[in-house]
Amino acid sequence: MRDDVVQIAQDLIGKTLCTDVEGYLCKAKITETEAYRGWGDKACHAHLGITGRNQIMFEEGGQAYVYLCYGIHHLFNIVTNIKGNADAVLIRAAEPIQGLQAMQLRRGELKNQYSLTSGPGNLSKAMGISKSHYGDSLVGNTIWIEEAPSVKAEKIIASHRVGINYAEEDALLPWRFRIKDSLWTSKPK
DNA sequence: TAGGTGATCTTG
DNA sequence: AAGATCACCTAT
Repeated sequence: MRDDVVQIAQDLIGKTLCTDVEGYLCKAKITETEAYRGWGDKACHAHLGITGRNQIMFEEGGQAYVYLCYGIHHLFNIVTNIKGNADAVLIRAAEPIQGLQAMQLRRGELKNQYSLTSGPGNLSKAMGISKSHYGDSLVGNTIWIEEAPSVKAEKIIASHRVGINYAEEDALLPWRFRIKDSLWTSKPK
């Protein structure tokens, strides 16, 4: 289970992501994830070895790997495997359950409500997740995952990951999962 | 479809 | 010390 990051990514769909940041409690149902495997996956930041940025992925699972992308976006990942196996799941989109006001406050005016928490950069911003949460425990009281009824396999669509053309053939791996017909996902491809 | 944005990694 | 790269977003 914990040694199969792809399975974990699929299982995380439908669960509840919770944050308690700056005095706001926010909860959202996860609608889209991507799996990254440290060993044998060129798209994973860790596949070339340990560096200052990715070292948390080599630690015991259950911690947050947050990093800044394109100078703007804080992307939130969950480290999933045992120490030494650098697997992680990127949370790409979610559906707001609680704390909607705080999310809107953090995101500002939007053209459509669905973009509030759709897309990894947007989601992190709405939930108040930033680099200061790098290495936070996900069983703590700042960021955590709550169990929820699992989503049926036939309602989950697997597709290839996006934005990782440099990964060559690994870019085609169907390691992106999202809820079928959910409006709260980033753009389909 | 292109550009903003800044940490990170690599090279010299 | 500098330059290329990048798991994205928004607007034209």
